[in-house]
Amino acid sequence: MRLTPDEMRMRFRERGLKMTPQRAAIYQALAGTVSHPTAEDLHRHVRRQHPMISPNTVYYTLGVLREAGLVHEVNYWHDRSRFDANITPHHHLVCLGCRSIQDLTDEALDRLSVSGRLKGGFEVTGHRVEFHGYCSTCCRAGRHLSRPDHRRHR
Amino acid sequence: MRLTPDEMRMRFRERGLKMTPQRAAIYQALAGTVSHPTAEDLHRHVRRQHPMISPNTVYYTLGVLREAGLVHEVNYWHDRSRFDANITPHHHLVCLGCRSIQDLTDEALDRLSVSGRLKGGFEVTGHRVEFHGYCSTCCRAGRHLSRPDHRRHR
DNA sequence: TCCTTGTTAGGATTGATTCCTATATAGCAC
DNA sequence: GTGCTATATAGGAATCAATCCTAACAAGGA
Ligand SMILES: [Mn+2]
Ligand SMILES: [Mn+2]
Ligand SMILES: [Zn+2]
Ligand SMILES: [Zn+2]
Repeated sequence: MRLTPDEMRMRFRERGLKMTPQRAAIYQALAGTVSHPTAEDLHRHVRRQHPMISPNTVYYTLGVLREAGLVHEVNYWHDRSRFDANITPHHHLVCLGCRSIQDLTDEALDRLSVSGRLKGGFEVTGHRVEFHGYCSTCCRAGRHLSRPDHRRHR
Repeated sequence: MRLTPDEMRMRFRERGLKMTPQRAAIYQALAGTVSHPTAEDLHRHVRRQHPMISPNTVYYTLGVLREAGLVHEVNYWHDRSRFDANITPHHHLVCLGCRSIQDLTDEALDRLSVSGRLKGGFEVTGHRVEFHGYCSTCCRAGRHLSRPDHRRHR
Protein backbone atom coordinates (compact mmCIF):
# COMPACT_ATOMS: atom_id res chain seq x y z
CA MET A 1 0.00 0.00 0.00
CA ARG A 2 0.94 3.60 -0.54
CA LEU A 3 2.61 5.39 2.35
CA THR A 4 2.10 9.00 3.33
CA PRO A 5 5.27 11.08 3.44
CA ASP A 6 4.83 11.40 7.21
CA GLU A 7 4.42 7.68 7.73
CA MET A 8 7.53 7.01 5.71
CA ARG A 9 9.48 9.73 7.46
CA MET A 10 8.55 8.17 10.78
CA ARG A 11 9.59 4.66 9.79
CA PHE A 12 12.96 5.95 8.68
CA ARG A 13 13.46 8.13 11.75
CA GLU A 14 12.69 5.47 14.29
CA ARG A 15 15.40 3.32 12.75
CA GLY A 16 17.91 6.13 12.48
CA LEU A 17 17.92 6.18 8.69
CA LYS A 18 18.41 9.34 6.69
CA MET A 19 15.61 10.24 4.36
CA THR A 20 16.52 11.08 0.78
CA PRO A 21 14.40 11.45 -2.34
CA GLN A 22 15.99 8.33 -3.85
CA ARG A 23 15.32 6.26 -0.76
CA ALA A 24 11.76 7.45 -0.50
CA ALA A 25 11.16 6.57 -4.13
CA ILE A 26 12.67 3.10 -3.82
CA TYR A 27 10.79 2.25 -0.65
CA GLN A 28 7.57 3.71 -1.98
CA ALA A 29 7.90 1.65 -5.15
CA LEU A 30 8.49 -1.54 -3.21
CA ALA A 31 5.69 -0.84 -0.75
CA GLY A 32 3.35 -0.14 -3.65
CA THR A 33 3.59 -3.51 -5.36
CA VAL A 34 2.79 -7.08 -4.48
CA SER A 35 5.11 -8.49 -7.12
CA HIS A 36 8.38 -9.00 -5.20
CA PRO A 37 10.52 -7.10 -7.71
CA THR A 38 14.24 -7.44 -8.32
CA ALA A 39 16.68 -4.59 -7.72
CA GLU A 40 16.73 -4.06 -11.47
CA ASP A 41 12.93 -3.87 -11.61
CA LEU A 42 12.99 -1.22 -8.91
CA HIS A 43 15.73 0.71 -10.64
CA ARG A 44 13.75 0.73 -13.86
CA HIS A 45 10.65 1.94 -12.03
CA VAL A 46 12.31 4.62 -9.92
CA ARG A 47 14.25 5.96 -12.86
CA ARG A 48 11.05 7.50 -14.18
CA GLN A 49 11.16 10.03 -11.34
CA HIS A 50 14.91 10.09 -10.83
CA PRO A 51 16.54 9.66 -14.23
CA MET A 52 20.08 9.84 -12.82
CA ILE A 53 19.66 7.27 -10.07
CA SER A 54 22.26 4.54 -10.30
CA PRO A 55 21.71 0.83 -9.90
CA ASN A 56 24.28 1.04 -7.16
CA THR A 57 22.06 3.32 -5.12
CA VAL A 58 19.23 0.84 -5.45
CA TYR A 59 21.43 -2.02 -4.26
CA TYR A 60 22.84 0.05 -1.43
CA THR A 61 19.45 1.29 -0.32
CA LEU A 62 17.89 -2.16 -0.38
CA GLY A 63 20.77 -3.39 1.76
CA VAL A 64 20.21 -0.60 4.26
CA LEU A 65 16.46 -1.18 4.36
CA ARG A 66 17.02 -4.91 4.78
CA GLU A 67 19.44 -4.43 7.65
CA ALA A 68 16.95 -2.05 9.27
CA GLY A 69 14.27 -4.72 8.95
CA LEU A 70 12.07 -2.63 6.66
CA VAL A 71 12.28 -5.02 3.74
CA HIS A 72 12.84 -8.74 3.30
CA GLU A 73 14.89 -10.45 0.66
CA VAL A 74 13.55 -13.63 -0.92
CA ASN A 75 15.68 -16.08 -2.85
CA TYR A 76 13.44 -18.73 -4.34
CA TRP A 77 15.37 -18.62 -7.57
CA HIS A 78 19.06 -18.51 -7.68
CA ASP A 79 19.41 -16.06 -10.53
CA ARG A 80 18.65 -12.91 -8.61
CA SER A 81 17.31 -11.59 -5.32
CA ARG A 82 13.79 -10.30 -5.00
CA PHE A 83 12.48 -7.92 -2.37
CA ASP A 84 9.38 -7.55 -0.26
CA ALA A 85 8.22 -4.54 1.77
CA ASN A 86 5.53 -6.66 3.42
CA ILE A 87 7.16 -7.51 6.72
CA THR A 88 4.06 -8.87 8.42
CA PRO A 89 4.15 -12.66 8.83
CA HIS A 90 3.13 -14.25 5.58
CA HIS A 91 4.01 -17.02 3.17
CA HIS A 92 4.41 -17.38 -0.58
CA LEU A 93 2.98 -19.14 -3.60
CA VAL A 94 5.84 -19.61 -6.04
CA CYS A 95 4.91 -20.30 -9.66
CA LEU A 96 7.20 -22.78 -11.38
CA GLY A 97 5.93 -21.62 -14.76
CA CYS A 98 6.51 -17.87 -14.78
CA ARG A 99 8.46 -17.50 -11.51
CA SER A 100 5.95 -15.12 -10.06
CA ILE A 101 5.62 -14.93 -6.28
CA GLN A 102 2.26 -14.29 -4.61
CA ASP A 103 1.69 -13.49 -0.96
CA LEU A 104 -0.27 -15.98 1.09
CA THR A 105 -1.61 -14.90 4.46
CA ASP A 106 -2.71 -17.80 6.64
CA GLU A 107 -2.92 -17.66 10.43
CA ALA A 108 -2.60 -21.41 10.78
CA LEU A 109 0.70 -21.45 8.92
CA ASP A 110 2.03 -18.67 11.14
CA ARG A 111 1.61 -20.90 14.18
CA LEU A 112 3.70 -23.85 12.99
CA SER A 113 6.42 -25.12 15.24
CA VAL A 114 8.98 -27.87 15.22
CA SER A 115 7.64 -30.91 17.04
CA GLY A 116 9.56 -31.63 20.22
CA ARG A 117 13.25 -31.24 20.75
CA LEU A 118 14.15 -33.39 17.76
CA LYS A 119 15.92 -30.38 16.37
CA GLY A 120 18.99 -30.98 18.52
CA GLY A 121 19.50 -27.64 20.20
CA PHE A 122 18.47 -25.53 17.22
CA GLU A 123 16.85 -22.32 18.46
CA VAL A 124 14.06 -21.31 16.08
CA THR A 125 13.40 -17.60 15.57
CA GLY A 126 10.97 -17.77 12.68
CA HIS A 127 9.71 -19.76 9.77
CA ARG A 128 8.21 -19.45 6.33
CA VAL A 129 6.21 -21.80 4.15
CA GLU A 130 6.70 -21.86 0.41
CA PHE A 131 4.12 -23.51 -1.80
CA HIS A 132 5.21 -24.30 -5.34
CA GLY A 133 2.91 -24.84 -8.23
CA TYR A 134 1.36 -22.96 -11.11
CA CYS A 135 -0.44 -19.65 -11.04
CA SER A 136 -3.80 -19.29 -12.76
CA THR A 137 -2.22 -17.67 -15.81
CA CYS A 138 0.22 -20.53 -16.25
CA CYS A 139 -2.51 -23.11 -15.68
CA ARG A 140 -4.58 -21.52 -18.44
CA ALA A 141 -1.53 -21.57 -20.69
CA GLY A 142 -1.19 -25.30 -20.02
CA ARG A 143 2.24 -24.90 -18.48
CA HIS A 144 1.28 -27.05 -15.50
CA LEU A 145 1.04 -30.08 -17.80
CA SER A 146 4.66 -30.08 -18.86
CA ARG A 147 7.45 -30.90 -16.49
CA PRO A 148 8.79 -27.84 -14.71
CA ASP A 149 11.68 -26.31 -16.53
CA HIS A 150 14.64 -26.51 -14.24
CA ARG A 151 17.02 -24.69 -16.54
CA ARG A 152 18.65 -21.53 -15.38
CA HIS A 153 17.49 -18.15 -16.66
CA ARG A 154 20.39 -15.75 -16.39
CA MET B 1 23.67 -42.70 2.89
CA ARG B 2 26.16 -44.54 0.77
CA LEU B 3 24.85 -46.12 -2.44
CA THR B 4 25.97 -49.44 -3.88
CA PRO B 5 27.27 -49.26 -7.45
CA ASP B 6 24.24 -51.30 -8.56
CA GLU B 7 21.76 -49.04 -6.84
CA MET B 8 23.34 -46.01 -8.42
CA ARG B 9 23.53 -47.66 -11.83
CA MET B 10 19.84 -48.41 -11.59
CA ARG B 11 18.85 -44.88 -10.61
CA PHE B 12 20.76 -43.51 -13.57
CA ARG B 13 19.45 -46.09 -16.00
CA GLU B 14 15.81 -45.66 -15.18
CA ARG B 15 16.13 -41.97 -15.96
CA GLY B 16 18.10 -42.51 -19.15
CA LEU B 17 21.30 -40.97 -17.81
CA LYS B 18 24.75 -42.13 -18.83
CA MET B 19 26.91 -43.35 -16.02
CA THR B 20 30.43 -41.99 -15.86
CA PRO B 21 33.06 -42.12 -13.11
CA GLN B 22 32.75 -38.37 -12.61
CA ARG B 23 28.98 -38.53 -12.28
CA ALA B 24 29.11 -41.44 -9.92
CA ALA B 25 31.61 -39.61 -7.73
CA ILE B 26 29.60 -36.40 -7.65
CA TYR B 27 26.32 -38.13 -6.87
CA GLN B 28 27.95 -40.39 -4.31
CA ALA B 29 29.51 -37.40 -2.59
CA LEU B 30 26.21 -35.58 -2.44
CA ALA B 31 24.30 -38.64 -1.27
CA GLY B 32 26.89 -39.23 1.41
CA THR B 33 26.53 -35.95 3.24
CA VAL B 34 23.77 -34.14 5.12
CA SER B 35 25.42 -30.75 4.71
CA HIS B 36 23.81 -29.39 1.53
CA PRO B 37 27.11 -28.55 -0.17
CA THR B 38 27.75 -26.01 -2.90
CA ALA B 39 29.01 -26.99 -6.35
CA GLU B 40 32.42 -25.79 -5.27
CA ASP B 41 32.34 -27.95 -2.13
CA LEU B 42 31.52 -30.97 -4.27
CA HIS B 43 34.25 -30.15 -6.75
CA ARG B 44 36.78 -29.90 -3.94
CA HIS B 45 35.65 -33.25 -2.54
CA VAL B 46 35.48 -35.15 -5.81
CA ARG B 47 38.83 -33.83 -6.92
CA ARG B 48 40.51 -36.15 -4.43
CA GLN B 49 39.53 -39.11 -6.60
CA HIS B 50 39.44 -37.30 -9.95
CA PRO B 51 42.18 -34.70 -9.91
CA MET B 52 41.41 -33.48 -13.42
CA ILE B 53 37.67 -33.00 -12.98
CA SER B 54 36.61 -29.50 -13.92
CA PRO B 55 34.19 -27.27 -12.03
CA ASN B 56 32.25 -27.17 -15.26
CA THR B 57 31.59 -30.89 -15.10
CA VAL B 58 30.28 -30.50 -11.58
CA TYR B 59 27.91 -27.72 -12.64
CA TYR B 60 26.80 -29.63 -15.71
CA THR B 61 26.25 -32.84 -13.80
CA LEU B 62 24.31 -31.16 -11.03
CA GLY B 63 22.09 -29.59 -13.67
CA VAL B 64 21.46 -32.95 -15.25
CA LEU B 65 20.75 -34.63 -11.93
CA ARG B 66 18.44 -31.81 -10.98
CA GLU B 67 16.50 -32.03 -14.22
CA ALA B 68 16.23 -35.77 -13.73
CA GLY B 69 14.81 -35.17 -10.26
CA LEU B 70 17.68 -36.95 -8.48
CA VAL B 71 18.83 -33.87 -6.62
CA HIS B 72 17.22 -30.69 -5.36
CA GLU B 73 18.67 -27.23 -5.39
CA VAL B 74 18.15 -24.98 -2.37
CA ASN B 75 18.60 -21.24 -2.45
CA TYR B 76 18.22 -19.92 1.07
CA TRP B 77 21.19 -17.63 0.57
CA HIS B 78 21.59 -15.69 -2.55
CA ASP B 79 25.32 -16.01 -2.86
CA ARG B 80 25.40 -19.55 -4.19
CA SER B 81 23.25 -22.59 -4.77
CA ARG B 82 23.38 -25.58 -2.51
CA PHE B 83 22.37 -29.11 -3.36
CA ASP B 84 20.54 -31.97 -1.70
CA ALA B 85 20.40 -35.63 -2.71
CA ASN B 86 17.64 -36.26 -0.18
CA ILE B 87 14.56 -36.12 -2.35
CA THR B 88 12.14 -37.52 0.19
CA PRO B 89 9.75 -34.89 1.55
CA HIS B 90 11.51 -32.93 4.25
CA HIS B 91 12.09 -29.44 5.55
CA HIS B 92 15.05 -27.40 6.71
CA LEU B 93 16.50 -25.65 9.73
CA VAL B 94 18.53 -22.74 8.40
CA CYS B 95 21.10 -21.22 10.76
CA LEU B 96 21.38 -17.45 10.50
CA GLY B 97 24.72 -17.56 12.28
CA CYS B 98 26.83 -19.98 10.24
CA ARG B 99 24.48 -20.54 7.31
CA SER B 100 24.34 -24.26 7.88
CA ILE B 101 21.26 -26.15 6.72
CA GLN B 102 19.91 -29.15 8.64
CA ASP B 103 17.26 -31.55 7.47
CA LEU B 104 14.03 -31.68 9.42
CA THR B 105 11.69 -34.59 8.90
CA ASP B 106 8.21 -34.00 10.23
CA GLU B 107 5.11 -35.81 9.01
CA ALA B 108 2.79 -33.06 10.20
CA LEU B 109 4.59 -30.45 8.12
CA ASP B 110 4.37 -32.67 5.04
CA ARG B 111 0.58 -32.55 5.25
CA LEU B 112 0.15 -28.77 5.16
CA SER B 113 -2.18 -27.30 2.64
CA VAL B 114 -3.46 -23.92 1.67
CA SER B 115 -6.71 -23.18 3.43
CA GLY B 116 -9.61 -22.90 1.01
CA ARG B 117 -9.53 -21.43 -2.42
CA LEU B 118 -8.12 -18.13 -1.26
CA LYS B 119 -5.19 -18.79 -3.50
CA GLY B 120 -7.06 -17.60 -6.59
CA GLY B 121 -6.60 -20.46 -9.00
CA PHE B 122 -3.05 -21.31 -7.98
CA GLU B 123 -2.45 -25.04 -8.40
CA VAL B 124 -0.16 -26.27 -5.66
CA THR B 125 2.22 -29.12 -6.47
CA GLY B 126 4.34 -29.10 -3.33
CA HIS B 127 5.58 -27.12 -0.41
CA ARG B 128 8.48 -26.74 1.96
CA VAL B 129 8.87 -25.18 5.38
CA GLU B 130 11.99 -23.32 6.34
CA PHE B 131 12.72 -22.59 9.97
CA HIS B 132 15.34 -19.94 10.65
CA GLY B 133 17.27 -19.60 13.85
CA TYR B 134 20.57 -20.61 15.37
CA CYS B 135 22.17 -24.04 15.47
CA SER B 136 23.51 -25.41 18.73
CA THR B 137 27.07 -24.44 17.81
CA CYS B 138 26.08 -20.85 17.12
CA CYS B 139 23.98 -20.70 20.29
CA ARG B 140 26.97 -21.81 22.35
CA ALA B 141 29.08 -19.18 20.63
CA GLY B 142 26.53 -16.56 21.65
CA ARG B 143 25.75 -15.64 18.09
CA HIS B 144 22.00 -15.83 18.71
CA LEU B 145 22.26 -12.81 21.01
CA SER B 146 23.45 -10.38 18.38
CA ARG B 147 21.31 -9.27 15.54
CA PRO B 148 21.62 -11.50 12.49
CA ASP B 149 24.22 -10.28 10.09
CA HIS B 150 22.46 -9.47 6.88
CA ARG B 151 25.58 -8.50 4.98
CA ARG B 152 26.46 -10.40 1.86
CA HIS B 153 29.29 -12.91 1.85
CA ARG B 154 30.54 -13.12 -1.72
C1' DT C 1 24.60 28.39 9.01
C1' DC C 2 28.14 25.03 9.66
C1' DC C 3 29.84 20.21 10.35
C1' DT C 4 29.90 15.66 10.34
C1' DT C 5 28.58 11.62 8.58
C1' DG C 6 26.11 8.85 5.66
C1' DT C 7 24.55 8.89 0.64
C1' DT C 8 24.95 9.10 -4.32
C1' DA C 9 26.88 8.26 -9.09
C1' DG C 10 29.64 6.01 -11.84
C1' DG C 11 33.45 3.39 -12.98
C1' DA C 12 36.10 -0.72 -11.90
C1' DT C 13 36.00 -5.32 -10.13
C1' DT C 14 34.49 -9.71 -8.45
C1' DG C 15 33.11 -14.37 -8.81
C1' DA C 16 29.53 -17.95 -9.39
C1' DT C 17 27.69 -19.68 -13.26
C1' DT C 18 27.15 -20.35 -18.13
C1' DC C 19 28.78 -20.64 -22.91
C1' DC C 20 31.82 -22.58 -26.43
C1' DT C 21 34.24 -26.29 -28.55
C1' DA C 22 37.57 -29.93 -29.44
C1' DT C 23 38.34 -34.36 -27.67
C1' DA C 24 36.94 -38.49 -25.23
C1' DT C 25 33.87 -42.10 -23.96
C1' DA C 26 29.34 -44.61 -22.52
C1' DG C 27 25.92 -47.34 -24.35
C1' DC C 28 23.96 -49.63 -27.99
C1' DA C 29 23.73 -52.45 -32.37
C1' DC C 30 25.96 -55.73 -34.97
C1' DG D 1 34.76 -57.34 -29.44
C1' DT D 2 34.17 -53.55 -33.08
C1' DG D 3 32.19 -49.57 -34.73
C1' DC D 4 28.83 -45.72 -34.41
C1' DT D 5 26.57 -41.99 -32.43
C1' DA D 6 25.08 -39.15 -29.01
C1' DT D 7 26.48 -37.27 -25.07
C1' DA D 8 30.10 -36.04 -21.45
C1' DT D 9 34.33 -33.83 -20.20
C1' DA D 10 38.01 -30.18 -19.76
C1' DG D 11 39.37 -25.93 -20.08
C1' DG D 12 39.19 -21.42 -21.67
C1' DA D 13 36.27 -17.42 -22.60
C1' DA D 14 32.23 -14.87 -21.50
C1' DT D 15 28.29 -13.25 -18.70
C1' DC D 16 26.28 -10.27 -15.46
C1' DA D 17 24.23 -9.58 -10.76
C1' DA D 18 26.29 -7.77 -7.15
C1' DT D 19 30.01 -5.50 -4.73
C1' DC D 20 33.94 -2.36 -4.13
C1' DC D 21 36.07 2.17 -4.54
C1' DT D 22 36.00 7.03 -4.40
C1' DA D 23 35.01 11.86 -5.12
C1' DA D 24 31.29 14.96 -4.82
C1' DC D 25 26.92 15.73 -2.27
C1' DA D 26 23.39 16.53 1.04
C1' DA D 27 20.63 15.09 5.43
C1' DG D 28 20.15 16.16 10.03
C1' DG D 29 21.84 17.82 14.22
C1' DA D 30 24.43 21.52 16.78
MN1 LIG E 1 5.65 -11.45 0.22
MN1 LIG F 1 17.72 -31.37 2.86
ZN1 LIG G 1 2.82 -18.53 -13.48
ZN1 LIG H 1 25.07 -22.05 13.12
